Amino acid sequence: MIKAQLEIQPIEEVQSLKSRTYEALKAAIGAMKIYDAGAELRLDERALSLQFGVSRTPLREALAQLEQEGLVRIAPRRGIFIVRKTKAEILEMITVWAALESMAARLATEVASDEEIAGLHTLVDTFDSDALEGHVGEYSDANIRFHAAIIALSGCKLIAEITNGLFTHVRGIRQRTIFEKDRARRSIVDHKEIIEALETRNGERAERLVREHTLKLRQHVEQFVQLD
Amino acid sequence: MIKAQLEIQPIEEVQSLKSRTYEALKAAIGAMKIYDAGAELRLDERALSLQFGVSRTPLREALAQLEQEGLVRIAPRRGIFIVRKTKAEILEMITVWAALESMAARLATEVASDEEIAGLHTLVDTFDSDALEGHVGEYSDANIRFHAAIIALSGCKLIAEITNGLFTHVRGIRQRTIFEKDRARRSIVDHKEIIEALETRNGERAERLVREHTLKLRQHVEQFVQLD
DNA sequence: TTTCATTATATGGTATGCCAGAAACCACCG
DNA sequence: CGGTGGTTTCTGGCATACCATATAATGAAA
Repeated sequence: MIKAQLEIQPIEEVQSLKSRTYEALKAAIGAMKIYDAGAELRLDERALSLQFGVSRTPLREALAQLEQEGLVRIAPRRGIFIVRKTKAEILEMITVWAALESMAARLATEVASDEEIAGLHTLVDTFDSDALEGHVGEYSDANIRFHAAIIALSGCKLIAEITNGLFTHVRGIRQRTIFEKDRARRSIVDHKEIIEALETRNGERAERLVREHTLKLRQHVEQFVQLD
Repeated sequence: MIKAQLEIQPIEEVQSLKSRTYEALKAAIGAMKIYDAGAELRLDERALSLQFGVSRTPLREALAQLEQEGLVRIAPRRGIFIVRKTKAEILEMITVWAALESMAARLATEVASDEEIAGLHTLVDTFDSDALEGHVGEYSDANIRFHAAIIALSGCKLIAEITNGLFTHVRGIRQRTIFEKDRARRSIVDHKEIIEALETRNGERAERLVREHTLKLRQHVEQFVQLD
């Protein structure tokens, strides 16, 4: 049957200024190197409203949402400040990540199809053996996609949502996380084990491997990353 | 040295109308039986601003935060609606809860003091044996406190925070969750086992027990609670 | 009587102006 | 020269007016 229907696509839903401002602010904060010494952490409502070309009202609503999300702190009549996460808070985020992703792995062994699990190989095998000499940056991206993929395979939207929120916060310090070659190599080994556990539908093992893998990162950050 | 200084106490920090409105709205929504058929799910900005005695601006900022939190949905020029969680979403929340609380139990075995762990007994032993005939309601409260206590013992503020957020959503359907006597009885047995695992610093076991305990609740809700 | 087009109204979206408190600045006094 | 008190300015909080659109109401034509 020939498909001759109109390709209906959702109407160009021009979002409200509030939500667009929210997105723009979030992106801007994410791109900002807020952990550099002397970074400007203060935001000015009126200046922002000029830069974005909107009035203060939608801007303030966007800021209220960002405050709820924990990205900024609004001090009455003092200023609006980008929140710098402490090292302890970062570690807690990684801990929560470990809990959620390990649960996701367990779920994945129950609900994901063989094909879906097999798809994980493409995110790991590319960096097989010792081909990651100068590709640590690329690997870092693939690494993130690997973990996101496991979470997607769990079918649990909420885990994906919370995890995304955490990632927003951690993104800022990723530049400080040195993914040295050796760590990357060991990481790949871990990933392969995880895939194997998923393929054999070994939920217990998959859960444990993912948890331990992420807790390794936690320990690494605790040991080597300096923030405050 | 005689202490003759002024007893300085922090000045009555009157919160902003925005945050007070936020709290009031959140409480009001929580108290509302939103899962009853025919419940009014629509909110009216102007009506609310009259009821609260504030203008629409702080009210809208509070609503923006509630939207971020997922409690309401703002449909442009259509209305503001309290979000009714689907059964699938509730199940996901319980799943996340299981992941987080089991991680909390594991952490608790590492960081909590013996005294803190011993304190859990008071939340369980009260309902020992078969003394919970007509006290299912009380037990339900103690049950919640027990789980909150474990999370507190983990020392992880973020787990507590996320868990609280989930609880806000689930509170609305708790009236529908029939904690029948038998379930309560088995629940108490589980709790005692969990305490024992914590006391013996058996992180693996504590984690598993908490996870399985919460997943039992998940299965119970999946099987017996009707929402849609 | 039914249907459709037009108009009215309701509701959220946005802009703007004023207010109050906090910080910065400055002058005066010791 | 240093500190204290007052004044100015800067900044977020709030109220209000107006706008745009979705929905309801209305009435005319079939």
